[in-house]
Amino acid sequence: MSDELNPPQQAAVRHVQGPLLVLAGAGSGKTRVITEKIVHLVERAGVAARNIYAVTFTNKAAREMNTRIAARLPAERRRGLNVSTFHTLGLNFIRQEFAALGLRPGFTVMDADDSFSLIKNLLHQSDHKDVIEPKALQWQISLWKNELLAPDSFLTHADEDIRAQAQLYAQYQQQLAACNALDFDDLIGRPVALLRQDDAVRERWQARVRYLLVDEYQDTNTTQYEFVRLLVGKLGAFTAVGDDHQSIYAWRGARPENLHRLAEDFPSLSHIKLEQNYRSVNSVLDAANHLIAKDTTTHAKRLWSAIGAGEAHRVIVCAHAEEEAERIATEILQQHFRQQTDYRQFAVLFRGNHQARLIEQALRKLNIPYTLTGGQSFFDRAEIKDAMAYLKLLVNPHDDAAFLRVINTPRREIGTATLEKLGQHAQEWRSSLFAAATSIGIASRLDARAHERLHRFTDWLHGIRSNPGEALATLRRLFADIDYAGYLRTQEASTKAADRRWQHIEEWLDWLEKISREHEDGTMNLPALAQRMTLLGILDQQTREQDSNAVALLTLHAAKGLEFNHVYLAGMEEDTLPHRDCQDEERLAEERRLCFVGITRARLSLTFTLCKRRRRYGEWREITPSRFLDDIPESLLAWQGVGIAQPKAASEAQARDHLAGIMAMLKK
DNA sequence: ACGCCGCGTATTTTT
DNA sequence: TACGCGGCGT
Repeated sequence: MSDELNPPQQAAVRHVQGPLLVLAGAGSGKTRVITEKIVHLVERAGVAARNIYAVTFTNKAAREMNTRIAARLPAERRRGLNVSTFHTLGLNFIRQEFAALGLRPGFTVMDADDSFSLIKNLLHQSDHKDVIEPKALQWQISLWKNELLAPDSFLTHADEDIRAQAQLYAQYQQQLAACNALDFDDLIGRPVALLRQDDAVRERWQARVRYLLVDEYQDTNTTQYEFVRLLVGKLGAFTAVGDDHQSIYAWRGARPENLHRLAEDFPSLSHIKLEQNYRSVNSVLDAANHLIAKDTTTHAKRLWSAIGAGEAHRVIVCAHAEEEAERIATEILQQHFRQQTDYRQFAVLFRGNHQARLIEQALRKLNIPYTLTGGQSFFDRAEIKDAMAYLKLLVNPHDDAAFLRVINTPRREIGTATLEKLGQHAQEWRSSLFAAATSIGIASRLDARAHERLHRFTDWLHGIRSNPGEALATLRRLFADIDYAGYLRTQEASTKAADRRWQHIEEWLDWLEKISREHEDGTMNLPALAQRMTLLGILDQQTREQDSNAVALLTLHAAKGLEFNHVYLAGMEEDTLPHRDCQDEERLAEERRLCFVGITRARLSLTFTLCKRRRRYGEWREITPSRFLDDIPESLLAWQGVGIAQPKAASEAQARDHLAGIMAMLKK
């Protein structure tokens, strides 16, 4: 990338008077524009860093932006700068306004798992457990929250099913309140509600947010849009950066039309388009341009680059999925050795995670290192979940999810019968389980032994909580107290396995210490640490993967924002991409954009693969190539593979050469 | 408390 | 086909 900003980039950076929408094509340097603009605001426009807010969707993006700014601004000039995810901004807001929201200090942020177990319990106690799927209910509640809809608007709905779901939604909110807890969606929804109703709070925040920058604007949902609108007020000192061509999250509530809704809400809105691409050769961009031209729901943009022409993209047709996987693996191996290409420069992209399995196998067979997103993470380990639950419970004993997780870990001989009664009591009194366990009334519902055990636990928790100290030291003391290491030894057949799991706890403690140190004011207190931990959960998994020199296996969704020299787009088939469950135009258009995102990840080369036949749910099915391939001009594609343009004998000879080449490479 | 069997289902996922 | 979950049986 050149050092100089191009004219539209410069215009975007310098435009500080009034609202601005930057339509930034794939690879057009949007992160650079945002970071340069922050530098510009501080150094030229005289805005104090603490009054500048930049919002992203992922922790990774926020971190990347912080790193880039750190390289451009000295520490004292960027002190107080707010670069964070939407959710972290919401959390910080709530940490300052929690009393007005009816929360007590030390409130819990429940992650998706916690909220799921809460919903399951609620559903279990209701009489809808046979008709409503907990997963579906969680999904519906989240969609409603993303649309800023409260349960009461559905309690009188014509559809009985929806009424029932709304009822459970209301109960879920009550339960969260009883637990002094919020879920992820609340982190944005609750601030929005407060900003709407409380003039003083709104004015305070609007005075604070002197300039707001929002990344990936096409991914905002209704609630996030509203958050932005309320924070910037009438003045509208903000820059929104987005690309409607990369809108691939409508299925989970994103409203890409928010991009264009801005013009209605802010009549003085200026537009700037970034169309020069700094990533890809032109053959890649041509394919992308042709494909996206057929998306009538988005606005025209034409990518171009000064990087060179590039070559036609191969379309490899395989007999079946196993062959497709092997083909991709051997191609990568060949290129790795012949052209001295690092493995990290390759990516294999696909629509669904299940497609990864065969590709993984094929890569493993050839000893090619790879990373896979969406697998089991560090945080899915039982011991880590236990540890996190203990931390959360320490901070907020009313956190039911945490309470249930650790009440009997290690064994305290508190069984399901006791918990059932406790749950009933909590339900009746609209209280948390902890409150129920310590209430006077509970004694009559439980037999003396159970009551005694329960009390031993709550007393113990009280004891630890009332003996404050440094955060990490308190945690270590807690684990020693319950002899968690000993418990692990009872759980594992070998001491070695138990030690490894204890090792994970140590790693987790180190990680917490790191988070704590990264905090601006030195060390964090326990509540802040617990809350931050929940929001960061996934981060380290991602950063770990990036460090290794390995082929990246990614879903198309996970690939957004990344780039690779060589991209393989697997499963270019009808019913896969586009996915079979999208009849309507909206859905189909989103699949097209998904394909667009995949294509525009490639810097130098792009290879499409597909199968003629595929086994689906046990049955062999004939496959039609993806309609998206029809939308790319023939001149940009080079078809090869089974029955395509190559006589059988020739392809067999080629296959032999291929294999011989591979064997030779493997030997050296 | 644990394990097994049978049934139903089967994108994409961040915070 | 495969996997995960719920229910039931030991």
